[in-house]
Amino acid sequence: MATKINGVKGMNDLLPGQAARWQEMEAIAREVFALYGYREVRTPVVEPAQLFARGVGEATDIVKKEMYVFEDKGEDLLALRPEGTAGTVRAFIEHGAFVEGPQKWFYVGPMFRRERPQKGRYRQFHQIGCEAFGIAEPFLDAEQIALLDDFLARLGVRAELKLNSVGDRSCRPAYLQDLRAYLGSHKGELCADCNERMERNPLRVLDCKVESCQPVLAAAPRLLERLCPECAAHFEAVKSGLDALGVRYTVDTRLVRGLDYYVRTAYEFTSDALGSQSAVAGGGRYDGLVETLGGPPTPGIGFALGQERLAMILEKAGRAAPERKPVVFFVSADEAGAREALRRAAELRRAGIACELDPRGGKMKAQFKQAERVGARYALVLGGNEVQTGQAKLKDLATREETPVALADLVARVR
RNA sequence: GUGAGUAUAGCUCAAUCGGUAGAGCACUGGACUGUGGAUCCGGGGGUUAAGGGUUCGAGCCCCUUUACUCACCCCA
Repeated sequence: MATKINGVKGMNDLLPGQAARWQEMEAIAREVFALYGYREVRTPVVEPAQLFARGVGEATDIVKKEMYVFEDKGEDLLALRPEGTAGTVRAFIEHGAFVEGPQKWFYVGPMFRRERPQKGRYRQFHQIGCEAFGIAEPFLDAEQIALLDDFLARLGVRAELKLNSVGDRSCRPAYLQDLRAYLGSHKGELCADCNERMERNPLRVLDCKVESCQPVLAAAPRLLERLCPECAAHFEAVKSGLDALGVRYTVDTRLVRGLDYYVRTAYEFTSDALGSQSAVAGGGRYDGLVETLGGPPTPGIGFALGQERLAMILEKAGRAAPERKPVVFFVSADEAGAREALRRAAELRRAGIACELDPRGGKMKAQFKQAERVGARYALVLGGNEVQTGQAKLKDLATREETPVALADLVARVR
């Protein structure tokens, strides 16, 4: 045998047994999105690298160290998309969709980040996400969060909703300055990581889990208390919208989003069924992003949900993934029976009834085992006798009972 | 990028003090030649991740490499 070639690190195969779960996930997502008026958009997996530098943020980890970037035959600098929002916004602008008023779009597909893989984090991972453009009002935020909540509920997933506001251009900069100053004056009491984060991403410091940092962090200024009147009103309205929709949440003042473009509403659904990567979905508002990427000033809000993480939760909850099983499995006793099985299987399939047979023929025992393994409901033995008389016995594989059936009536009997 | 752990059959794992590489599951054949799941008996499967070292002798001890896993950073 030639040497074996393995798949790329952090990029996983989804075998047929698992794929059923993913199909279910996506089918329910499509249904729920439709209920809320979101329509599917499909954009390329590859985009100009520039798009993410400008959209996601030059200083973010995603752009700085996690992007797959390559030269396209010495010409353009391209990137495998690390997230879905930038490309969706690019398409929104490029096709002038903004002239038609507000748009609600969703997408499903693979994203790529070159990180060290661990539980719940992979180099190719899959997201279901949505973006709503052109509506700045807070009830949209509430409705979109409710959409995600509905979706998770339909799958029987219990996840905790954490909500926060990260302010906007008029209140966040001043707050960050104050926060930096405060943290700077307590340098000695904070861990090494915090001292690093202080400059790069001071909001992250608030999230530190190190015990010795806690006293300083507890007394740190809170963004929620420093929101400008507009942001504060927006946040209150989002909360009242969620209350009206019956969506339960907890306000988490430490909740931070990693991408530069977020303003105001930020939220996350977390589950303790996951490993250390506890967020199954996260989202927020990005009112300046369309403009940053060359479009007209357009408010926007969206979320992304990690399919691998959701699958992990479903699996842990022991929720069975529905798979379509054959209704009939044809067992052939001889050559004539095998030929008849081929014909009858075609007849059933034309009628929309799933069925299988074992083209290898062979011993009936082996064929029955095969029928059992693929989960067929009935087995039907065909041989010279049945072909001649047109009569056969339909065997219910669960009860092992056989009932006579005329081959001419087969479709009607198993439909 | 940093740290820790693991690596034996397709899968899950054993192998005593360093002394002849095993079991269960799965697959397959038979008991049962036109009727599956149970039971019993049999069969194929291995460079013990790779390379080197110590030793009379290494799956086991030492070194190097690789892969995987988990965690940090960060995120879905």
